[in-house]
Amino acid sequence: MLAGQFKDWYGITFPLQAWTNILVTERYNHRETEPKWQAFWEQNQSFRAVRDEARPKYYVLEMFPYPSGRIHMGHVRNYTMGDVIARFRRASGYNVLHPMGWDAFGMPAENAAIERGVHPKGWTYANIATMKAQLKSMGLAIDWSREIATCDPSYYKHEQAMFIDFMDKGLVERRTSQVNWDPVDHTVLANEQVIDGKGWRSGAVVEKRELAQWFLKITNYSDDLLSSLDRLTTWPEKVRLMQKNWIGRSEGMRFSFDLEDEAGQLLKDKLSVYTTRHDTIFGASFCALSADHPMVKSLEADSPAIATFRKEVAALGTSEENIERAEKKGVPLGIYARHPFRAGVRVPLYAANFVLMGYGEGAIFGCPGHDQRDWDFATKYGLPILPVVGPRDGAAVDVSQGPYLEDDASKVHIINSDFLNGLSVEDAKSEIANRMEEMKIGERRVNFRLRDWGVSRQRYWGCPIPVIHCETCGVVPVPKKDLPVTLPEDVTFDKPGNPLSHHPTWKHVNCPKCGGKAQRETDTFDTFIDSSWYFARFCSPAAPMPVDPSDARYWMGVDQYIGGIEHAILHLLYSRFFARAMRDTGHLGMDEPFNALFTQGMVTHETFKTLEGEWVVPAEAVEMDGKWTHAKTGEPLVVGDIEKMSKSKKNVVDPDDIIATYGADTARWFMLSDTPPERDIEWTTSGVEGAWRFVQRIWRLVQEAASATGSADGTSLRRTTHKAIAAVTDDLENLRFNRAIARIYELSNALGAGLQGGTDAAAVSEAAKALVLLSAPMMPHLAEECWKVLGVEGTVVGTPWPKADPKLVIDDQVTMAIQINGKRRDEITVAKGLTKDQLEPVVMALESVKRLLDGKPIKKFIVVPDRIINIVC
RNA sequence: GUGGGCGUGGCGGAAUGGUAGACGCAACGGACUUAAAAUCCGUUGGGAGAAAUCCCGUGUGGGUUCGAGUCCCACCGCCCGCACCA
Repeated sequence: MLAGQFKDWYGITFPLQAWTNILVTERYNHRETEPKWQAFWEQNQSFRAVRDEARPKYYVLEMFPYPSGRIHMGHVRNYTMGDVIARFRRASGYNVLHPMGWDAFGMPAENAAIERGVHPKGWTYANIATMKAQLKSMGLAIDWSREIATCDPSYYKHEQAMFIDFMDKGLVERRTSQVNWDPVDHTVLANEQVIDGKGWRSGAVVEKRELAQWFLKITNYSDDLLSSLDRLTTWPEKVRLMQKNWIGRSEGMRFSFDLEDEAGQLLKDKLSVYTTRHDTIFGASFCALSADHPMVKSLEADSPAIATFRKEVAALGTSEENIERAEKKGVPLGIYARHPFRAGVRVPLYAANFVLMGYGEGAIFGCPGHDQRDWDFATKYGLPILPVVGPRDGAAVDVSQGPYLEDDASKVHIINSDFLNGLSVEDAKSEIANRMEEMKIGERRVNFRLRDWGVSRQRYWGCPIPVIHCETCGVVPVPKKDLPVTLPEDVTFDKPGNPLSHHPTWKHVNCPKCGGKAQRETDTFDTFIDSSWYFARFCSPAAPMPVDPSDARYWMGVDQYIGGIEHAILHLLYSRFFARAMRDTGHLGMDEPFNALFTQGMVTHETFKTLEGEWVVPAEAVEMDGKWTHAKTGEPLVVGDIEKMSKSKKNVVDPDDIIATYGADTARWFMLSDTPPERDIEWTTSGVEGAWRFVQRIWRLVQEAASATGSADGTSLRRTTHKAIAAVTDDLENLRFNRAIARIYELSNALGAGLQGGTDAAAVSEAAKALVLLSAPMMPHLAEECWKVLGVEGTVVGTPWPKADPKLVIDDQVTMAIQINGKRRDEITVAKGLTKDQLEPVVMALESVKRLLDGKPIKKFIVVPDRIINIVC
């Protein structure tokens, strides 16, 4: 539908028409000009970033793409935004670093190998070549000399070296642990990669398995990662909150119960639990242990009931639906916990399905009076429910229908709790903590939800983990002189599992320590490691060390980072951790890599379906009199919801088609118009055509302006021009692209009117130049071409950002609204800066005011200088 | 459940507590044209009126204020994150 629509008259020169002496100009031909200027910028290395201590730097970075094959509209939006910032900052005098690279390791390459028999490396580099050409056709102001691909040994060599440094620093651990196993991708997933109990990529239900894994000790930095969020004031509040919740700090106590058997005999073992509500200890009516708790496991052999229960819990899995539906269930263990403060009182132990082994101690005490979960459990098993928190006003507490939950701590106090009675929750916690610490049965403890980062993956297309397993020496890091450990290329993908471990020779090596027979680690890194430090590598992409300190000192941190909200936790948290780990191993001199973060919205599109429910691509949907039909088959189509562009719903528009038909400038302009950048944008044909018409309009206006000879007063146009300069500058500084564009439309409207009205040629020329310069960050090719038409020396990329003349930005006259009792009744245009005393006689003399006041006395005369007058009567 | 965000014309959206609807899209009318496209000019929140002008209007109901789309409270609706975290 899109292609071909303009084909017939594309580039046609319209003849001069006899009825007018206005020059009818050629249409702007992006097919000629866009490649021309792209070549010009490349030849002149216009965007090459060179360190220059004398100039202020500005590092703008968009999240680098995965080379999946072709770019999509989400990339176009993301990279357009970054490019506008880069070009704007560059024109404003900053030394700009705007690099691009490829997040090139990952499973799609292996899947392609399995499905189509191509080699992951060949597939990846072919995709990079395609996508690089596509990005270049967008006219991005990128320093391509800094391009990096994470699958290149010259990149991952340094990743391996840093991993060894992390090992030396105690930031790496190898331990057997229960892992999330993706049965489709045959690999381990990090907690962060498990979404609703399913693999984030395969969508398969995740299983639990015990495996020896490499871990990065991100939890060493839990406190710092959390508290430093407060410093990231230019990050979206939402992202900071998500990270805060993810790290999940809670202040509580760990303490242990003495245990006894049915008969009251003291047992050797104790039960350690974690709680944040130790003030409710007198309301405890049971203890619940995770099905995976060591104590439960040890009882399994002797108790069929416990064994069955453990199987049930394992079968339930971790998916959201199951958890929601699952009843609170448990099995008594036949063991009892002695209450630490009530001699002779004991509560039963249960294995329970709602207690997580991975958090706290994997065991809790249940206080059903004040916790929904505990209440459900106690009700099911007939356990006592004793309220121990009640309203301060002494009102009765009814816990027969549900727990008593009051958020407002000032309204409640402790009841039924011996020495705690009457205390506030806070004081009761502190009292219990002191007593338990005295008794040496527990201590105050801060707990985090954040787990260490499991980074082992049983995949081929990733960075090899640089260690060797030796029977005599154990785990031996690969000596740095032997790095990089490169991937073998002769691998096969005909059986499930890791091709590296199937490879006949690769893993067999001699131990670097003892020289004996040893085996390479065949796991590779989680690809999130690759993307956790690339921003630093861009500062010195060819350095012999991971990061050249002097380059990093100059360029880091990233002044503006832009990407999707989907990376709010994983990528951004890992990067923050990596910066800290790199700091502690001497690779980087800072801990927060991204000074400012911006998360852009998605690109959406209408969906189309046939009556049979088959998705149809928008390019094949044709509208006729409000009805949609299939372009080829003619069958009627149903218009569905507006949704994120996705291959599965076929509501995608190919950037190549758009750039070929309308040009990159049009696509860029559309992406920034109308919709605020953080919101989802709907791609529409009419919107693109509107952007395309504006390209043509600028082109025409500039042609006309170039030959303008008018002499009528140009003050008004000059004011509009300088106001536009001031406003667009402010909007671009604050990433309000849609507002900047509205201002540019206003300027073009004023210029059009000025040309019609024969406005002074100098003012017209000034307006036209401003129009070109202000729109240049968004439409760089058109701007260069217009610059030539205006006959100005040099190029737009070589021209500094225009400066607004303050005298022309501020009006000497203002129109003030006149309100009576808060309702707008009239307006008055007066000199700027008049005071209340100067305004009052003038306003009171107005006919409209006299009539509306109708002789009523005035109570107040309010003046907001240069804005509004409100008469209260 | 819990945390957060948002509700403004036919649509996308503007609006430091100070003239609601900038700017764009769409629609309609006109000019130009043999015709169409393109372009240009105009109209476009609702209602009353010939007009001047007036009334109503930012999800609903209250409140603070000289003045509320904006601040506060309650409710309704939509969207997003987290999800048995002790």
